[in-house]
Amino acid sequence: MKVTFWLLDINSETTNDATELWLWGIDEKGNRVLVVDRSFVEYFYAVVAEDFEPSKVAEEIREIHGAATVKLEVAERKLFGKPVQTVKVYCRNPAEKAKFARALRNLEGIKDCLEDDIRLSMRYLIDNNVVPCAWHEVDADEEESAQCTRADKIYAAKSPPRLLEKSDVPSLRTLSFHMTCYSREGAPKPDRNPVIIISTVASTGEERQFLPNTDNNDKSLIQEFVAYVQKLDPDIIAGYGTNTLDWNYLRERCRTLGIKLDIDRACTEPHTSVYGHVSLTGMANIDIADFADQFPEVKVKTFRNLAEHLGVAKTAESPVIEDVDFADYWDDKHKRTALKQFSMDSACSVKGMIELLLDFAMQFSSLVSLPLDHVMTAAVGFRVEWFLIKHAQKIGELIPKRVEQPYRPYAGGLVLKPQAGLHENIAVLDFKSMYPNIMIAYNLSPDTYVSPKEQEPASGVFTAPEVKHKFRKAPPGFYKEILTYLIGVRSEIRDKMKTLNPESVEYRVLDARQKAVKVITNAAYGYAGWIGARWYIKPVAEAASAWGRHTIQTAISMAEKAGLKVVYGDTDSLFVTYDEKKTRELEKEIEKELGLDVEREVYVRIFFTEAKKRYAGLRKDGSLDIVGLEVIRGDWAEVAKKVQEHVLEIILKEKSSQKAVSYVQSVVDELKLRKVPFRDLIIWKTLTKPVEEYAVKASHVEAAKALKSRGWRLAVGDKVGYIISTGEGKLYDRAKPHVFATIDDADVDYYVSKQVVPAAARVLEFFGVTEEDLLKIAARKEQAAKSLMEFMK
DNA sequence: GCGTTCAATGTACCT
DNA sequence: ACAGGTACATTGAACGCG
Repeated sequence: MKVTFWLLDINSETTNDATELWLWGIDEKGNRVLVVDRSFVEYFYAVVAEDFEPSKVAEEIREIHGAATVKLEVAERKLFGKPVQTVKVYCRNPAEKAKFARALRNLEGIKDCLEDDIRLSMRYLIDNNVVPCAWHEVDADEEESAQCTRADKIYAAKSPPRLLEKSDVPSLRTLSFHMTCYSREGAPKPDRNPVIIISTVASTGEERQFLPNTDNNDKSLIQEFVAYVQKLDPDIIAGYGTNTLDWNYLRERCRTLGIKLDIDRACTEPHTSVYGHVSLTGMANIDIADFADQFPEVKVKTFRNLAEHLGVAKTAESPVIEDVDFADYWDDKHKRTALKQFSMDSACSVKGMIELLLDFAMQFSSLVSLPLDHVMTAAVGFRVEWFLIKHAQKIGELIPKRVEQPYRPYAGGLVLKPQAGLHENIAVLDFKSMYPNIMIAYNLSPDTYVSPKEQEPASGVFTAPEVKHKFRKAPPGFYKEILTYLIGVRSEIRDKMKTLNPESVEYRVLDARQKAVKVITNAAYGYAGWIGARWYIKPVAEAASAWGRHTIQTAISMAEKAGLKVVYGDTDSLFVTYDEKKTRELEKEIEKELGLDVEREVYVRIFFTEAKKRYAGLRKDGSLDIVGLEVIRGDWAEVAKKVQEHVLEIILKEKSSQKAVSYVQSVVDELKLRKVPFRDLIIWKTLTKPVEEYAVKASHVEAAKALKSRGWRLAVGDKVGYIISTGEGKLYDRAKPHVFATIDDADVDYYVSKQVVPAAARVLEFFGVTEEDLLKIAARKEQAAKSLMEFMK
């Protein structure tokens, strides 16, 4: 019979002589189905050395390793664009594949073995064009479940499923959860500290809270949670930080308690898998923390900050309860309710976030073919790579191995020195998708590179400026094909979106898709220059940036010839004096001569410092565009950022440095009297390595040590918030974690002289106001106030 | 011994 | 675990002076 299903998850089960692919999905009636395909045979490629006859090599493999092979096929493939002869070796024992490939590498006539490092489930998806988060049709027979499987129906596939053109998403059951543990001895440890609350919210809105029945006995709590998950049978389980914390904790805790964390659809326990995601067989475990890097404007990526940014924080004004305070709240009868509420609110926020973010994850998953539970956990480089692998397979390009490479930097984009000061009426011309378009225009690709040793192909070559790397003109390389496809698809999607109601489900799904497409398109250049890339060929990235520099330089000449003054530029943008007619002509010329679309934005007024990458522009609608300055940096105290922002506003809108100076003074006065919110004094910095590994002492590291000694759990990548307190010694001696400090501890002189005044002076020094001026004025006022006080006495 | 100078360290940003 | 280009604060050792 024909079964139509939407693919949610895939896993493989291998024994010594059998391979099963388990495809978990949802059919059109809403049944949760498992389709088992037993037809797949694992294989790898043996690349035949030059001057060897592939059929002879195959014959030899058969003679020596006949028992280990199911069959052997001679096949022509490409490797970095060059034709190679291979023997495709199908393995009898899937578990021995890598070992078998290693043995064959030593065989005479075999240069290398490839693709033995591709995981079975991915291999299956790629080879059969089976796509996660997409609909398929399969010819299959229903069968009885032999093992523990929580599926409404189980089928045995007669052949691999076929992808269907059907873009809707079935209705999914989602469970969002939040877990709280109890510890009086620092960070909770699963071998000794219990779970005290698990709050869950289902997509139906059903809320549940699991609590210990007698104090601090969590065995029944977890058992009830497990039973509930089994009963609800969700397709998606979402939480925050769950890949790194919650699942491991639960798993370990269950081991300690002697119970089974039996919640997935194959009656197995959660297990950590590739890219550090935790896999729940048959369902998709999603960690909202993996989405955080999409929101660079959220500087301190706590669960609460992200929820607030997305507008889904349950009760915006209720206090955040820190992990270390959980025990106190739990033990205090009056505060326990607040803790329970906090936990439930958190679960609700998770639900709110997953509702906003799931579309994007599903579109990403289907675009690059990584299963839904891995795709957001995998770094961008790997998402790009899987997309490439999928295409490579289609064109017979072998998937190279990742090889360790020494890091060799190369020249990147060109940045012009800005004309410091205020400018009126400036147009910014941006070359749209410059790197992807350059890669398309000059056919830059790992498989089109012509090394100096090689003969030039008949098609002729494009030679990159400065670096002189050569790329064949034809036929198109696989980057060109992919990028052309991606750019085309994105514009198709955007055209279609224009015909839809922005509130509609379809619009939302398409918007998620075009975002995913954009990410892959923009990351292709970076991927090409990444030493960890399977298809790393430095000249590809180096040529792209060389052509980029050439492009912007050409555009500068054009602008100058047209009588437009260039005041700044960075990589793919030019800031020119705006003249409606001349600018339009320049844009046309760039589009015609350089083949790049130009996007224009006009600033009424713009301010440049002497430094590159730091400026602020005033748009027509009155809004400010602040770039690179302290205002948008996460490692400056809010008090300084607010002052600088307001100074910029006064300068850009009113051009009054006098007014700006008196504003700065007023804040300095308030700061000296500690009349500013305490949180505006907190400085946040990321721990980029374990605290022991720092070569020099630093404030945030000292603050981190203090936190750790008081039970805080801190990992690399976490942000530490501290203030500079009064007292003796270096700054790092006076850094206090913000949670241990009050405004009375703050060294206001530090905040005046090292935060507020420098941030303000960064702008005001172009108007003749120095740091000393700002400090002096403040000091003089202070002196005057003191004198007055004396007098009053 | 003490203040100054400057390279090294560290973080976060821009395109 | 996508790239290079850039600004800036702080530390800490080297340096210069007396």
